Amino acid sequence: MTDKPTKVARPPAARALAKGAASQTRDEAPASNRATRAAERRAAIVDAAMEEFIARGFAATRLDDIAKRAGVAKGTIYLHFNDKESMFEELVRTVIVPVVTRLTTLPPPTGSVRDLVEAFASNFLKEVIGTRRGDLVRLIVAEGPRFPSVADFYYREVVSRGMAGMRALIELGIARGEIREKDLARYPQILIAPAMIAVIWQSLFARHAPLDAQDMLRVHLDLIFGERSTT
Amino acid sequence: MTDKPTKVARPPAARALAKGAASQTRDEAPASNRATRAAERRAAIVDAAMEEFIARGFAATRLDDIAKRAGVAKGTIYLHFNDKESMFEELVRTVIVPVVTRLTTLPPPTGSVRDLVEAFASNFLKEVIGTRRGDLVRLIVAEGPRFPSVADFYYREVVSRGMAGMRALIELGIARGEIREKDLARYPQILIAPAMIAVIWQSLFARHAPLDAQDMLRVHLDLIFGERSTT
DNA sequence: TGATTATGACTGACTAGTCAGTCATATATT
DNA sequence: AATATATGACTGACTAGTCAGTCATAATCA
Repeated sequence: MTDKPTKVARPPAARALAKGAASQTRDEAPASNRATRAAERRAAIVDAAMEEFIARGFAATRLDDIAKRAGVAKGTIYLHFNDKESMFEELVRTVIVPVVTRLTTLPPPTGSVRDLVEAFASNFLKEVIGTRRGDLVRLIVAEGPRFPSVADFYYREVVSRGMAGMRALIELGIARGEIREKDLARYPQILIAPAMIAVIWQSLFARHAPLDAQDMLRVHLDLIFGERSTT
Repeated sequence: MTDKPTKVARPPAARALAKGAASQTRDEAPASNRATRAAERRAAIVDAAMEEFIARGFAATRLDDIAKRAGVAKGTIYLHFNDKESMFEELVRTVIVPVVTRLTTLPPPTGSVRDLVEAFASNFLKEVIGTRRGDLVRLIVAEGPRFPSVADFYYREVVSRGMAGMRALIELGIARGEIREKDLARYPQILIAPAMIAVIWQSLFARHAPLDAQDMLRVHLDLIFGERSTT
């Protein structure tokens, strides 16, 4: 009755293609062809999963859809991840870490504190606000309570570091007389709040009322540092 | 085989209680006992649904759980709501509207603008931050993209109103010389941002680092209005 | 070098379970 | 009794996770 062993007719198209295209990229690793392709697939799965999770949230995302988007069979996902939950968790780590690294690398120890903060804001604007990464932040806010491990990770790797960095900058600004409000060092959140609001705004309300995040952040800095110091 | 018609032993406790307590509130309606009880049930369902949605998000929430928590059979839910989605949407409306009404009713047209804003902040602190209502805000942020109608409603009823109110206050503050930063009127978001951050913080990071929201808001107001005006 | 065997990445049909929504039946109200 | 409400067992659609089998590639052999 259930004799439908439809094993036949496997389309070997992708296979053949890959073989031809990706043989022996000996640029960076002794990586056998296999390992390379496996890494590529993992990356494809991570990308696809991020899109789907951002669009639908954790619970409503179907692994079938992730697989389809990644151009992979569902079973393949389970070669890289234990289950849906750990996939989500690893995904967040995978995507967040490089961003943090890039943002916390403050390159110019030159100029005024305001310039430093402005450079950071500009970076944040470009790297996060209005990008897929911004959506990821919203996703963490959304799913955090149901994924304590994700919230923990995010607090440890992003929030606490960002807060420490901001606090240091604020204290420097106070020491140099650029910032008047001494208590600000106790609440670096205030410095970051408008940037976070901008992230959320772009996800939720951009349709209703576009927000010029750059200009808003400038006004906010004026508030903290006093009116423009004319470079 | 499936003869477990366990119709027996229905616990009529809640039933009896409600019947006894709320009979004939002819204050507002020709409400028969029935209408009253129906309203109570609806309210119970809304409460239960809010708890569940906040705890699990829309997709992961089971109607069976809502029914159980509300002390009602699943079918009863469908006497009040068309389906899960419209229940969620109506729920948000039902819960949000009274809060907005309460918050936008600025009672004291006396004193300085700072006093006005402070009164508002204090209200917000008590009514929203760290409460179930705050969680609801986080839920809207979380589910908004998947429920455009909810996001629209929230923008129309809460965000745009709040922004307009804040803008008016800011302009008044500028006119009276209490606020220096003129451009602030273009971005009332800046005024509200720390309060929103506090809401999210309490949901996500309170465990890691408790936040004294009240004090933070005070510092923020100092930033905008200048140091304390000593009442 | 060319042939043979071993490996393990990959597949997708399948299982077991879940849950939104329905409706025949039971209960309460008038 | 007739009507309005409420119930919860049931159904069918849907999906996370599994696993026996396939096949390109790698390793070994002749």
